[in-house]
Amino acid sequence: MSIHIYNTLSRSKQPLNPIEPGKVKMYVCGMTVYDYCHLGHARVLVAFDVISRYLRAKGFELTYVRNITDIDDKILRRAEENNEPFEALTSRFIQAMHEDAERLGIEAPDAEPRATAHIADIVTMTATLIDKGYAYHAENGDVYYRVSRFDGYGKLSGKNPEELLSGARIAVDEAKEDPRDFALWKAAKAGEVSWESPWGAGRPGWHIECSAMSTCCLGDNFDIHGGGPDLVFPHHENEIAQSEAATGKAYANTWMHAGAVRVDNEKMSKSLGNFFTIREILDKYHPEVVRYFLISSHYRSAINYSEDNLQIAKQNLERFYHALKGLGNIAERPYAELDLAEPYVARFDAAMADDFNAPEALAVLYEIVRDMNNAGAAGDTERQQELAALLKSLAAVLGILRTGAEEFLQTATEGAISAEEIDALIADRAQAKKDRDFARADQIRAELTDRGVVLEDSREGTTWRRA
RNA sequence: GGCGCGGUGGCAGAGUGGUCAUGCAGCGGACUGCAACUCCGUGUACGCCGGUUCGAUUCCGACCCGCGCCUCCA
Repeated sequence: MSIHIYNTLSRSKQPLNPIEPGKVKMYVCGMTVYDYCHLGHARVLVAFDVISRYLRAKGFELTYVRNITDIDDKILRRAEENNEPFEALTSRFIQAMHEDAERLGIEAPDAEPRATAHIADIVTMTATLIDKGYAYHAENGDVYYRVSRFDGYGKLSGKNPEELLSGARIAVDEAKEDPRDFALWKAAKAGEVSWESPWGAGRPGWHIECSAMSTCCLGDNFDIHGGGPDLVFPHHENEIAQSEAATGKAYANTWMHAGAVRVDNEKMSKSLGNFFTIREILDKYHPEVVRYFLISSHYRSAINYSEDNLQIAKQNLERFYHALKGLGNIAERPYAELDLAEPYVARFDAAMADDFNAPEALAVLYEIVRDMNNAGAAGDTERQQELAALLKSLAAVLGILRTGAEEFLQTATEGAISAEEIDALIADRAQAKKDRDFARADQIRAELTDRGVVLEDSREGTTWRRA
């Protein structure tokens, strides 16, 4: 089953045909580091983490590059507000991002280039664009991209260059030849952070750093370029204009964009101020619950953030962990060793090969769970273990079920009753039950219920979990 | 205004031209001291109106509604 991917450029699903057979080169726009990651960032991180895990599981030699934009007007403004060097600000938020990503179980990309480490590449590309007539050094000292020179402008976002011209909202900047033109290089004012260039001291514009870094890390033409939904225009459109004009070659073959995260049916965004940071959500929910929430919808569709939906994600995930509880360490198998003729594997794989349809893949996992529970109930431990191994092996592609079942079910949130206290109360209750003092037993259970602990009795004794 | 996406059962969320999504919740039953967990059973779901078709939630067209991009944003 070949992998099909929805390409924003063609607005259709296309088979993945890597430029170099067996190898996939993927660039994803990462963060501009002037604040903590919010759920929208998490969505992109998780979506491309699942995509990269699946591509690797299928045997592709993947090179995954996710950049960090660490120089930008917003960064400078925030640093000034905080009265600190911009490097102090960016290094702090880079560290925070790495912590958030790690907690969400995001595998590190193969390269994580930073804009400030690629100033020379940016200057070189800008110079090339000027040489080729695609850019000009304006009177105010800035260098602008000449949009009218690039024929394919608008092909990614489906915009008509003429209409873009007439509908331009920005007041015409006197220095620009055309209101659609955008800055490649911004001249520094006195006292501003700057780097030397043929056009004087300055800093890169917003879009050029991704063209420079992607080309530098992956070559002029590579397989996949991804990012968040609001990057299609202008950021990605401008990247294409810059890169294709500079190299004379096709840039990324496939463009992938994640869907928006919404709150109350409105897009979660910095400008609307309705965003939730990853860390504040992680204070209330286990990281895997957040991850599950993000993969339980297709990566391209919009999702709505709400406490209810996170709660549902938690309950759904618990079904998996309940099934795995008490089975001990389950030996996972590498994806490549799984039997594609096995119906569960075949359906899971078909779902993932069809534009990474994780919700469909999850449905298969639930069917394995029922099968597994039935085997357990029938006393067929061997079958139960076998299915548990299959479940964990497939779940690994989605990056879930990475925690021990007991640990997941018993992880405490702040201020909760301790495991020791719970165990003591369970022992009291066991004695009460032995004495057939069910009133006392029920009273203890009610107390634990009040404190967020659910008891589960079985022949082997009583286990518990956090509600 | 231009371009684009979407409206599926109580909720979440896949998918398909004609017998099953899946999970949660609900209901009935088994199990249990009672529960929880688990299992079995259980739902006239596909925005509206036309068209194509033997048959459409699925294809086509119109309409209504919601959302996104067009400006910094993942």
